Amino acid sequence: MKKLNPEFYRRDVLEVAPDLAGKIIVRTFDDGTQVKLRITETEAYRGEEDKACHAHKGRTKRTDVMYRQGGTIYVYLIYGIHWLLNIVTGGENNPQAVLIRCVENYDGPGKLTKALGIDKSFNYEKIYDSDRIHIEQDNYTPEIINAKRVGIDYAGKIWANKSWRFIDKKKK
DNA sequence: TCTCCGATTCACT
DNA sequence: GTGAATCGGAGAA
Repeated sequence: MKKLNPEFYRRDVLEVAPDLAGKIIVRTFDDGTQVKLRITETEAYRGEEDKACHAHKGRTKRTDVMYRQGGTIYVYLIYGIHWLLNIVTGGENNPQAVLIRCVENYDGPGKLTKALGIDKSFNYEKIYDSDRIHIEQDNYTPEIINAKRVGIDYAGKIWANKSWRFIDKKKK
């Protein structure tokens, strides 16, 4: 097991997203217990030109975190109910993020954040420099398949049809 | 200030 | 298959 370097996250989101599939999220709770879950599905959101990306309208209070250095955690509330976990990629002033869509045993982005106890207090946390959460890799090699992104029909055909969703076929 | 709406999930029909 | 739950951000006024 080894922790991923900050440099891992500073590449283009379309490289980081498929690379994150098959990696392991390690959540350390306050009482010291750890929960480890392998990532089985990710999605890429890339820059201001991507209409499905929250940053497509420019830098705002909400999207500021996506303009930060890769490896920063972006958590936000959707439908007033669920927290979604994202990891910022690329360098500064380059708004990209990977959505962690599924992990093993938890099929859905809202479910995995509930399982890991993630809420907005994780926003701006560094995934490579946090006591509460980090990502490890072992010798596992996933079998990645591509698919269209989900739940973003509002972004229009061009962006909704981008195959920027990465699934580990072995775990499905 | 006020209104609209979403990177979802779950309970019903 | 359909619709409700529920809240913070963004844009309009």
